[in-house]
Amino acid sequence: MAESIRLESSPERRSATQEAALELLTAVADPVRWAVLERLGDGTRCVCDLRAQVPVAANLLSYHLKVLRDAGLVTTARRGRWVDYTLAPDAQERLTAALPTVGAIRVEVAS
Amino acid sequence: MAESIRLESSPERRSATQEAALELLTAVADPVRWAVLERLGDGTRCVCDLRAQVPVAANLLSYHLKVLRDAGLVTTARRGRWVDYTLAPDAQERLTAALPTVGAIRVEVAS
DNA sequence: CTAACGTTTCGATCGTGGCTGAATCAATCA
DNA sequence: TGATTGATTCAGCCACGATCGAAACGTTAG
Repeated sequence: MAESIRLESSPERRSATQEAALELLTAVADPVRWAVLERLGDGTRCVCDLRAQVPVAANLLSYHLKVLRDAGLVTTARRGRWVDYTLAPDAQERLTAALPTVGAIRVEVAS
Repeated sequence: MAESIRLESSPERRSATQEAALELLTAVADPVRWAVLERLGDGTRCVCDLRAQVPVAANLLSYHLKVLRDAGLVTTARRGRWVDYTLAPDAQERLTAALPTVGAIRVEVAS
């Protein structure tokens, strides 16, 4: 059992962040989800479109899309029979922020 | 057993990157390893020092350190009985580059 | 030399996340 | 209406990675 050895020996301010950061990183650290995000970087795509690029079963893709939804990295909108997936506007920002602060200050500049 | 449905239907130039990116991201997407990297962001630490911050068994910590080594995120140096771990100089750069290109161009500026 | 310490490696177990097949839902078309 | 398509949900299986106990290794201290 030992259900909560979650390495939070002392509740420092950063530990609160850790859990959320790991949800984001685990969401990205999967070949299917990584490919989906990469694809959505080009703009909104319906599931059928994503399926063409990411060759997995429909239900499996749906499973991975749910993980991305739960992580708040994508949003959905139904359009007729289809469901469009769009990258969350703050996806890039939240992902880079989820990386362990591993060195110098980061400055993000969007073109 | 369908051992290689690794979603590389067509060998595009990006697929080559994907594998390396996922190794980095899976390395970071773990509570122990995330905490270790965070700690190493402050500078070189010996294993015993890391153990104090990340409360896991010594052999388990060693296992996770090996994952980070294999990913090229950290380097080691023996100092007497102890082994010092140091963040790879390009760790930050490689990690941010491993994220799916999810939007605008990123410009990194180290302070 | 032996002993103790810090760290790594080995072998085996266990739990969780990814995968599958079938059922279900939501929307359009005949 | 029933049929078809796109997408999701459900239940169960299975492989892989995280974890554990014990042993082995390298180094320093007695």
